Amino acid sequence: MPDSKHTALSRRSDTTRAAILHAARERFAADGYERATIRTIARDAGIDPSMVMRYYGSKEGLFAAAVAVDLKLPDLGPLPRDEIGSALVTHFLAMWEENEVLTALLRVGATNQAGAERMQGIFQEQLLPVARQACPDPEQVPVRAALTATQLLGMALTRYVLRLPPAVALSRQEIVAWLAPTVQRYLTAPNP
Amino acid sequence: MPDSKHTALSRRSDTTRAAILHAARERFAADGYERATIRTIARDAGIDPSMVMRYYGSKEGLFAAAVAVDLKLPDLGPLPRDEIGSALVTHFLAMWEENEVLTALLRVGATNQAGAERMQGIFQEQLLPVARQACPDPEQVPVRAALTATQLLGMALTRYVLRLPPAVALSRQEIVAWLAPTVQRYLTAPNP
DNA sequence: ATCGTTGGTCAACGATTGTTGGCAAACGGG
DNA sequence: CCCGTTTGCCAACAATCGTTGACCAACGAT
Repeated sequence: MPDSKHTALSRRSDTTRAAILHAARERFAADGYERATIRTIARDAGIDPSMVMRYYGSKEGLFAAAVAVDLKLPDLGPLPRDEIGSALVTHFLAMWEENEVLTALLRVGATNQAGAERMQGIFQEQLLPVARQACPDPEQVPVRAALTATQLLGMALTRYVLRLPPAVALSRQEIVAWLAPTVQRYLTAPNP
Repeated sequence: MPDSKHTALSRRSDTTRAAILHAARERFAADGYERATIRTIARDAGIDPSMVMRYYGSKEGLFAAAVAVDLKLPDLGPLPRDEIGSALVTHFLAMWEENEVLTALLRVGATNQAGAERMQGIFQEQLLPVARQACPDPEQVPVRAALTATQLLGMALTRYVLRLPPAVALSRQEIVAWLAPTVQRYLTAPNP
């Protein structure tokens, strides 16, 4: 019988599974999808490449499991209307720097079709609802959210992927001070 | 003697060289560096893979030759101070859509170290001088130029690489209307 | 007509990749 | 203690990659 008393409890392999996911996120973030090989990920995790296949089926399956992203976007309801730009930029910076998953996803999204579609999904399911709270005209929510995405992803691209020196040198507070008015305008300002 | 009378004139192979470059740009733009193989590029160009090696030495050499980018940024001198944002965004959109080189470079820059360094070079040698014309304080030129790059590259990323539907649906005029004030502020506004 | 130069094909190399199946050891409930 | 299950390693497969060298055909000046 497959399920005895500890059905949902820690099996011995959960440690390995987690190690694989951790190594996979690091490699995908550093090298992108194609150059991150199952062999190097397995070596980082200290196990055999075949284990990766057993636990995640294929390289695509591993990637899908490694970049399950939850942006944990805040509820904009209780916030003053003119602070949502600053709140969003601050939150995005924190999310991006505490966690290499987002960099991995961005790198892969730029090269891989599946990665790009996953980013489209995150945009639609996580950023759109938040934009709906901030944007008065429901008709314009997708456009406003997309404009916000251009600025936030553009900063992530230049700072964490391309690593343009002046973008890397900026402090978090400086970035918020510069980008918050932009995001604020994209979400709440009347049509230009 | 290698050079007879037609030293700088059209050799027969120049057609092939150009065909290879054209196919390479298409493939690098569509697939990124790793998935664009020399074999498929050669097939697109209608010749043998070994010719690519003969003419460009290696895959890296081919890439270097394929993405020699000149942004042809306009001289901002004769322009009214408050129109440089609009002028830059308009020019960037035109450059990006007339030519797949930029998309290729962005895709590769997101995955490949050499590609990222090439983008840093373009930023430094082509965008910085223009920002120097628009920005009053010389000390702040790199920061202002980097901020501009985040917005312009962010739009390119979401529209031409990730292809977020709302970003694709925008017309050029709408993009200029939304982004021009942002770029204008990044380049000319006082510190926030 | 001849012969070096150029433009091009073909077949193969060594390396690396994702992926698979077989087998050994450790575990754990009966 | 015993036996099925889990966890893991090893070796190998087939495919694909960048790259190379041998070989052939067409050209062009002498």
